[in-house]
Order: sequence, then C-alpha cells, then structure tokens
Amino acid sequence: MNRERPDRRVIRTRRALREALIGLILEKGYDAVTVGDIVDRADVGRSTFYAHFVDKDALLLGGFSALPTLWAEESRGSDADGGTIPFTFSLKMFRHADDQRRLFRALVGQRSGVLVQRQLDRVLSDLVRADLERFHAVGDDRALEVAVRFVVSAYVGLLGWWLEHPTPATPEEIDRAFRALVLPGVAGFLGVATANSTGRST
Amino acid sequence: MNRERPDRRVIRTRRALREALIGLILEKGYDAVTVGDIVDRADVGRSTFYAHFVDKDALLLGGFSALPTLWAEESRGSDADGGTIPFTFSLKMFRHADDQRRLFRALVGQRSGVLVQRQLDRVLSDLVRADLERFHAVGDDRALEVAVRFVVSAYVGLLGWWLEHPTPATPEEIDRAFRALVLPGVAGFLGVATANSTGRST
Amino acid sequence: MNRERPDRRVIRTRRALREALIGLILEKGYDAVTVGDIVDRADVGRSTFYAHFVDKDALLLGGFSALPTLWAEESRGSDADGGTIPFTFSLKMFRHADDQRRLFRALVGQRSGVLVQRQLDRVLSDLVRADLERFHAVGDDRALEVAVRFVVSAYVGLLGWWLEHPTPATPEEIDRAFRALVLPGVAGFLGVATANSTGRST
Amino acid sequence: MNRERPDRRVIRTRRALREALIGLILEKGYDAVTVGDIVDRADVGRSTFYAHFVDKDALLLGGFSALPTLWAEESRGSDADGGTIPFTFSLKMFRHADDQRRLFRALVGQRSGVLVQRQLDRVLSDLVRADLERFHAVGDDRALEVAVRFVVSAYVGLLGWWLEHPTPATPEEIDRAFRALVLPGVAGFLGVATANSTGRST
DNA sequence: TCCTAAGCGAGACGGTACGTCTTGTCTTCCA
DNA sequence: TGGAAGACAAGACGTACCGTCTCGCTTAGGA
Repeated sequence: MNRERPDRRVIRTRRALREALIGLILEKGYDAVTVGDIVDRADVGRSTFYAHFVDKDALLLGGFSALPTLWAEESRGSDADGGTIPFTFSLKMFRHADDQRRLFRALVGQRSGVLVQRQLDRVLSDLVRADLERFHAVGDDRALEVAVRFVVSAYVGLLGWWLEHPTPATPEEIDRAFRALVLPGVAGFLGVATANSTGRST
Repeated sequence: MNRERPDRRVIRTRRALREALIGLILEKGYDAVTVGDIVDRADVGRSTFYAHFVDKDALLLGGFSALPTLWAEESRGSDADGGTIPFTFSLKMFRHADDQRRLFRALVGQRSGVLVQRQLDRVLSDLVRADLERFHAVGDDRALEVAVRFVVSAYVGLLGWWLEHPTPATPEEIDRAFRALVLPGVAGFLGVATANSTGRST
Repeated sequence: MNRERPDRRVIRTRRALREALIGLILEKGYDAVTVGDIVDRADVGRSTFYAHFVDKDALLLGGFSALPTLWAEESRGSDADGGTIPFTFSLKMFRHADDQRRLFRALVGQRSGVLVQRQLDRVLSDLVRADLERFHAVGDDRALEVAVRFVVSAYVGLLGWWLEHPTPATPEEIDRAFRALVLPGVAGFLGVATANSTGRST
Repeated sequence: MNRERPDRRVIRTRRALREALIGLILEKGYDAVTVGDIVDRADVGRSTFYAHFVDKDALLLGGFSALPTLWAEESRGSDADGGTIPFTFSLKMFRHADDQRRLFRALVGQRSGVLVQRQLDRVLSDLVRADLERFHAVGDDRALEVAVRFVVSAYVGLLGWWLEHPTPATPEEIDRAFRALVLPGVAGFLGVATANSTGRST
C-alpha cells in the first residue's frame, strides 16, 4: 500500500499549471496559448512543466479527461429514476455548460483544440452506447455504432451551437429539443427492445 | 480595362501549389503539412507562395472552398425529381465520398484542419435550411436553426464515421441510415407542413 | 567562375555576429557568453545564427582561425631576412599580443575556451615544424614531434604567463627570454644541420 | 575533541561519488560528465552531492588535488640522491603516468578539465621553483618566474603529448628528451650556480 | 522582333515556440 | 531531527516554422 506518495509539491505544481491553462484559454483560446505563457503564469520552471506533461495537450487532458467522466458519473448516479430514461447525461451536461458557459465555450467550442472534443466524443459514445444497449435489443453491431455516432454528433452539435449563441434557450429547452430530434430516429432505427424499460436492474 | 491579365505562369504556379498540398495532406494529414513542404514539392519559391496565398489555409480554401458548393450544386441540380425528397444532397455526397475516399478522408476526416469542415458546415447548413423551409411550415426561427444544426451535425458526424471505417456500408445504406435517424426527429420537432416529407411510422 | 556569390547580407550578418562575440568575450569571458547574448547584441535572429554557425565555438573559430594564420603569414613575410632566424613568428606575435592585450587575454588566456588555444597550437606547430626542418637535419620523426611540442608548449606557456601579468616585460624582452630558453635545448636535441642557415632559398 | 566525526556514511558517499566521477571521466571525458551522471552512477541523491561538494570541480579536486602533491612528495622523497639532480619529479611522474595511462589521460590530457591541469601547474611550479633556486643563483625574481613557467609548460606539454600518443617512448626516453630540451636553456638563462646542473655543450 | 515590366526561384532574415538539458536550491519525507 | 531523495526555478540549448524581404533571372505580351 501507500504506493505513489503524492508529494504536496507535485500537486501544487499541477494545479497551478492547470489553472494557468484555464485562465489563458478563457483569455486567448486554446491554440494561442503557449507553454511559455502557462509556465509564466503558473510561476513554474519550463522544465517542470515538461516533467509533468509531455504537451500542452497532455495538461489539458490530464486536467479535463476527468471532467466528462465526472459528468457521466453524476448522470449515472441519477439511476434512482429507475433507469427508465435514456441519455440522462444530456440535461446534466447542458446545465453544467450553462453554469460555466465561458469555460465550456473555450473547451468545447470552436476556439478549443480538437483534443477535448475528441475526449468528449469518447466519453459520450460510451454513455450513449450503454443506454442504447439498455433500451434496445440490438442485433447488429454496426447499426449500434451508427446510432451511437448519430446521437453523439447530434448532441455535440447542438451543444456547440447552443454555447456559441447568446442565451438562446434554457438548458431544459435545448434538452427537450435534443430528445425530440434524436429519440424518434433512434427508436425507428434500432427498434424497441421489450418494454421501454427493459427488465434490467431495479 | 485589361484588369486581371491571367498570365499562364500564375495559373501554373497555383495549380502546382494546390496539387502539392493535396498530395501532402493525403500523406501526412493537413496539420502536419508545412509551407516549406508545399513549396518544396511544388518547386516554387517560398515568397511565391506568399505572393499568392496568405496562408496554408488560404491555399486550401482557395482550392476547395468551391468543392462543397459544387457538391451542393449537383445535388440541387437533381431537383428534377420535383423536389419531393428532402436532403437530396445526402446520397450524392456519400457517393462522392465513396468515390474519392482518400481525398475526403484527408479533407473531412479527423486529419484535416477545421477549415474545410467549417466550410462544409456552412454549405450544408444552407442546403438543409432551404429544405427544411420547403418541407415544413416553420414559425420559429430559433427552432429552425436548431433543426438545421441537428441535421448538419448528424450528417457530418455520420459522414466522418463512415469515412474512417473501412467499407462499413455502401453509400445507399449509410444514406438510408441517415434518413431513418434524422427525418422522424425533424418531422416531430418542426411539424409536418405538406405531409410529403416522410411516410414514417406514426 | 564567380562561384559562391557572397551575398552582402550574409557578410553583414557574419560580421555583426563576430563583432558581438568579440565584444562580449572582452566583457564577460568566452564561457559566460551565450548564443542569446550574441544574437541580441548583433541584432540577429536566433535561427540566423544557427544558419551560419553550428556553435558558439564555430563562430569563434570561423572568425579567428584565420588570425593565427595571418600572424603566421606576416612572420613568414619577413623572410626577407634571408631565413636565417628560426621562429620569427615569436616576436611578431608577442607584439600583436602587446597591442591587443585585452583581446589576447580573452582569447588565449584562461578565460578563453580551449578552442582558440587548440587552433593556436595547431598553427604554431606547423610553423615550428617547418622551421625545425629548415634548420636541423632531422632523421627521426618522433624526435621532431617532441621538439615541436616542446617549442610550442614553451611558447604558449610564456605567452599566457606574460599576458596574465601586468606589463612584466616588453615584447622584445620576453622574446629574448623565449629564445634563450628554447634554442639551446633544441639545438642540442636535434643537432645542427649543416651550417646554421642551411643552404635553402635566400 | 570528537571534531570531525568521520561518519562512515559520509565516507562511503564521498567515495562513491569519486569513483563514479573517475569512471565517467574515463568514459566520456571530464567536460561531458554532468552532476546528474555522477549522482546516478553513485546512486546518491542530487542534494547529497551538493551537501559534500560545491561543484563537479570540487569533487575532482577533493579527490585528486592530493595527487600532484603526492607525486611531488614521492619525488622529493628521493632526495636521498643528495639533491644533485634537478627536476627529479620528472621521471617519477612520467612513470606514474605510464602506469596509469588511462587515468592520466583523463585527468591531464585534452579531455580533462582545466582544473587538474591548473593544480598540476601549481604543484609543479613550486617544485620547479625550488629546484631552480637550489641550482642557480637567481638574482632576478621575474627571470625566475619566467624560467619556472618555461619548465612547467614544457613539461606539461611533453607529458600531454606523450599521453595522447600510443606508446611513443618509455618514461626514461621521454624524460631524457625533457631534460635535454629544457636544461640547457635554463642554465643559459639563469646562469649556472653550482656548476653541477648540466654538463651540456657549451 | 525587340523590350520591359512581371512573375518567379532562391533563400537570407527576424521572430517565436518548441522540447531538452543542466545547474544549484529548497522542500519533503524517512529512519 | 538530520540527512538522503528528488522536485523545482532558471535559463541556455539547438530545431522547426512562420511570414517578410531582397536579389537577379526568365519570360510573357505589348510595342
């Protein structure tokens, strides 16, 4: 046990770097931020940066790869609803995005790098695939993947659009739109499993 | 008068640059291509490059911004069908993509830059918006934009996925999937105008 | 003909770099000078420096490898004396060193790098070897090399000592000391050839 | 009392560092060895190094500054010869160098740093000065210093040359060359005091 | 057919960021 | 609680691009 003692300094350094990055992204957009900017603001030596992260990208992912997962966890947490509703992540994430619109715009919007988008894609794909398998009897793997990609693309597309436009709608409204647009197609494409809520856990 | 003498050399230079860029994108992906690479391959002086294009991006767009529009035109051209089918661009473009999979992958796929994607988005958005207005009585502008974004995101998402995966389906199949996934949601969300848009289950 | 057009810019850049280096060496000593210092003072881009010289060392040698040779040429020029005196470089170089004591101290003294010393060694070795072959019938190559090394070491040793000590003697005095100390040993070690001044070109 | 508790660990640490340094010098030359290399090989923390030595140089001198003195002591020890021969250190040191050619090459040769050379210079200068004062009636302090420098430079020069060249001569031979080259000049320059210094050709 | 402005290749240049390396200090942990 | 381990700030290094610029050479296209 006790493997990997954290060493407070390491933690402090990483946090400083992460916070510097966030601040700079909000100010200039991800691509315009240089490693030099980051270490200057974090008051950290250049080599220290590279001792912790191979990349600017690695810093971003190291800090935020956790985030989507976190959102996912929170969503899944609400399985208290009996798991009768698919894509519960949707509203949660719209709300998160609403709360921290600036950060989300920087990370998910057009000024971010491809990286967080890719990461978000990955996490959402897993969530969506799980839900699709739960609610539909899927015989065809390829059809499943197509559906996953469809749902995720639609979601991320709407999310990005919504973030870039000034207060076009509440999270609830945009979530309702998402569901209205996506669910019928999925249902038709994959077919309905047994009941709406399969006989799964609970 | 006499403005804009074409000068054969100019044309030759530009074509050389464009072709060099395409080749390099296919080999390394857009982001990895440098101006140095391009002028080396095109056998052109560095300053000549900048005499014609401000950017690597400008070269790409200068060469290809026309493309999506072209595709669009071809699609619209087929309105000979009486305009009874929405999103006719879809199958056409899937077929184009199938024909020139390598080029499309380079331009639209993950290895491309954001630029062509953005351009594609713009053109598709216009096409989709036109179709939506044609087939649905849209009272709410915001709803229309949401729907546009939904359709475009879904389309581009599926297109990208399909390009990245080795021969998962024929253009016809993936187009059928696209329509099955997208049309019901749009119909439900915007309401049916002329009742001819789909004959989907309900 | 006309190969290698010089390109005025190149010449200007190199001179600027060289002069910046000299100035900085005089101020801080060779080792303390960084490439950054040099390009700052020369008002030249960092990459430009590396386009011309692989190293700080290369700049030094590129600028000064000519110098010892130059000194050598001047010395040889005085063969008008009929070539009856060996090591004519000696007094010349002591005088040069006296004239530009600061520069010599920086280049030959302890604050310099090993590089100029090595170069000086090489050039002096050639001069000395030539003289030894002229004035002595040397049968044994190894003995010649030993003698060369002896003369050069003694010379450079005295030169260095003389440079580091404030005006201990005039160039003529130190040259006389050098000859008094070195010549007898060489004569005894290698033997005298024919006459003192061999029958060579006069 | 009890000052300077030896603390076995301290001794072990220092020895480890010293041995690491020697090994690395033999492998890469002094200048190429970094503190990181040393502590890695010695399996010691970086700060431990700096707790014992301010420098890489200090480690070298701490370990080897004794050496030249030692060599000197051994030489002087043999004054049992009645002190009739000057520069008795010469042959002894050539022999040492022959015995441990690799180490000497590393320390005295061109791949070493300036430090041991300087130290060697200092020690040899003292030895030489003492001998010169013993064998010559020196009236002029400056002349003495010049002679000291001459002898030392010549000696170190020959030593270095001899070390760098594969088995060019036995210690006895190179010593004989040294004496033949140096003594006449010294005798002529300083004047003969007790007349026993050399019996060279007048 | 000549001549003259342009297009062009070649590539030097100032900048800027990169990722690596090394040094000497300073903090943390452990025995 | 004192010393070993190693994280850290600082900053130089050499590389890779960028976009600007200056040079002459070539070469159309109008005279």
